[in-house]
Amino acid sequence: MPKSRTELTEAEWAIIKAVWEIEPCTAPDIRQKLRRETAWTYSTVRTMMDRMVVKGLLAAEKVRHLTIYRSAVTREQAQRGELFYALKHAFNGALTPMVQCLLDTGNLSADELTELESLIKAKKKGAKKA
Amino acid sequence: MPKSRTELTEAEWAIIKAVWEIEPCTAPDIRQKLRRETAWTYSTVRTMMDRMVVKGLLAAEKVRHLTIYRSAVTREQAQRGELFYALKHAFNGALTPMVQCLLDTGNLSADELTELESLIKAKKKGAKKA
DNA sequence: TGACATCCTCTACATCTGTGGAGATGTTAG
DNA sequence: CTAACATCTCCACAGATGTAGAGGATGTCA
Repeated sequence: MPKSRTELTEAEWAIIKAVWEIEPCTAPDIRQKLRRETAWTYSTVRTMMDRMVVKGLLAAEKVRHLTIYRSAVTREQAQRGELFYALKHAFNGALTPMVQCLLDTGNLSADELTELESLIKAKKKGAKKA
Repeated sequence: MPKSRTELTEAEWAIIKAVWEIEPCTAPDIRQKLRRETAWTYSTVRTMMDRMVVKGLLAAEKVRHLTIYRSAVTREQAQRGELFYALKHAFNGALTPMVQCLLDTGNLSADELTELESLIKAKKKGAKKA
């Protein structure tokens, strides 16, 4: 069901990742959480979060005078969105070349490669049944 | 060596793909090439391409009064850039989960899965030697 | 109840992105 | 040379994104 036509900017990624970790939360909470990475002011964080609510990335709820935020998309949905964007535009939708690029690029250890093999094997089995 | 800190917008992807196919080329050439997909006017195409020159995505050269464009990044560089963006932000740099997401998401045929397996095997061999 | 600390609302502004009109200029067929 | 055409240059504008200040509302602790 996840409809997820979701592509996030760098700033949005930073925020939604923080939200996933500590939700439900307020804007000041997020600001605090990101203190090490960014020097955003309250206003900045707040503006971003409100815009993300409009986009459907976050959900906001008012409790007394506090605004409580929650994520409105799962990490998986967001990941898929980002991946699809790259897949569609950079690789014209072709998965194999994309994986190939990953393999060529990343410095994968033998262990990781083995892990990937298992993933594929598992997938093959699953595909047969389903 | 390709330094490629390259992320392209949808429109930029459309243009650079056309350029890769027919370069060297002019803005009207690209406009023509994209006629089916977009209804961009000359001005639109031209503005985009000039901005892409500033960004280092394209190179422009003036021949008499004609402006000839060429790509300034390879398809591979651009692909890597896009992939890295997703990898870094959506997957915190972890390759394995990213591939897993691809597998879970895409409707891969058994053939494709087998192909991926070969890729990984090849990579393993290469890694050992290199 | 007053002094602070918090958090909120509203507004602003620069930059980037998508889109393109107006009008000048070079090019070429008669 | 001149009309017709292809291209170019310059400028504009709306919407998205990144960033934040000013000043008001609310809670808190002596």
